[in-house]
Amino acid sequence: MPAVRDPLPRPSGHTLEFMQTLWELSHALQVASKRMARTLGVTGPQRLVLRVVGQVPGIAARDLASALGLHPSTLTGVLDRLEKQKLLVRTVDPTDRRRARFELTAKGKGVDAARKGTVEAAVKRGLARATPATVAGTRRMLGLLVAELDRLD
Amino acid sequence: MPAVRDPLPRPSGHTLEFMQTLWELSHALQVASKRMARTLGVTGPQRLVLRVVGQVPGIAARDLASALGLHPSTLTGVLDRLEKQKLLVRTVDPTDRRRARFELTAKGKGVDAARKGTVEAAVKRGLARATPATVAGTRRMLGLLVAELDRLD
DNA sequence: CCCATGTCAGTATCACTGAAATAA
DNA sequence: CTTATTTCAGTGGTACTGACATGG
Repeated sequence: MPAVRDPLPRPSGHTLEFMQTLWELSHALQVASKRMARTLGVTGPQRLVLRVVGQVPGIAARDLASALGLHPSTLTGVLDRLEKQKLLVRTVDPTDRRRARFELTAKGKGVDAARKGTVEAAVKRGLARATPATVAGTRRMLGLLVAELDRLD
Repeated sequence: MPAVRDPLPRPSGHTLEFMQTLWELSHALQVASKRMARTLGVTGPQRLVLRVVGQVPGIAARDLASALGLHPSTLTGVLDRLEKQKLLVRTVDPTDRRRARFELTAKGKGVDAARKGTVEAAVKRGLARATPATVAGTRRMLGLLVAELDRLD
């Protein structure tokens, strides 16, 4: 039997509705990230790392973590997976041998340069469908939310 | 030595900057979610489930999954953890014994009603710092992004 | 037999905490 | 000795895929 589907509830309440939009977005990002992992071979966070390393070759792990707002130990795992795939190489800074520096391989540059089927491409399409003022307003709003979330009394 | 910190790179490029804001938001949500888990005992997605069950007592797993956009097998784990904590109870629908229906316990209602230290409270503060027009514009923009992410050619 | 609901096993990524190794 | 950088072990949550049990 086609099953009597109960009507889908929309949560009521101004903030709660916004919350749901936020979790939807977060979820959509993760799902898109997984899909990209199957097609391109890297997840969203992994590709963001490649993009930053591409712009700042030789960047140290610590600075990468700061730039992305990640805990250094979280980054270790991400870098491991990228290294294992030979997308980037690690070198030791000769002037400070604690520091690990990273550069893209030719293969990594290929992924960095990819534009089709990426999360970024989808975001670009979305941004193109709004006015510059809306985009700017959204960025400010999201910045505000990040600031409040980081406080979280 | 205080370490010569390399200057922090800001990625250049319109879309890439926006991407970073998006991942920052997603990351902030996850971190806030973990923090809430320590203080309130539930993560963000878990609490969202409690909120929806609170508004629609007796909702079936399938409808819950649709409402939250989650895969049923993902929901299984979330519901397990909530049940194990005695925040909700499961009953079998007598007219269709495949269906599992859920209701809040007294303890679950307590968490549903909590307003301090929640992700929602932080979002509420953020929203209060912007104009209604900005909030509305942001919601539309995020909806657009979710739609494009779900396509992801 | 077919379809729907839901669980289960297995896998992968992320995101820590806390401790340790190494170097400055 | 203190501090900084990075890794490592261990833990837990999300999010599947694919297979399966059960019921309509």
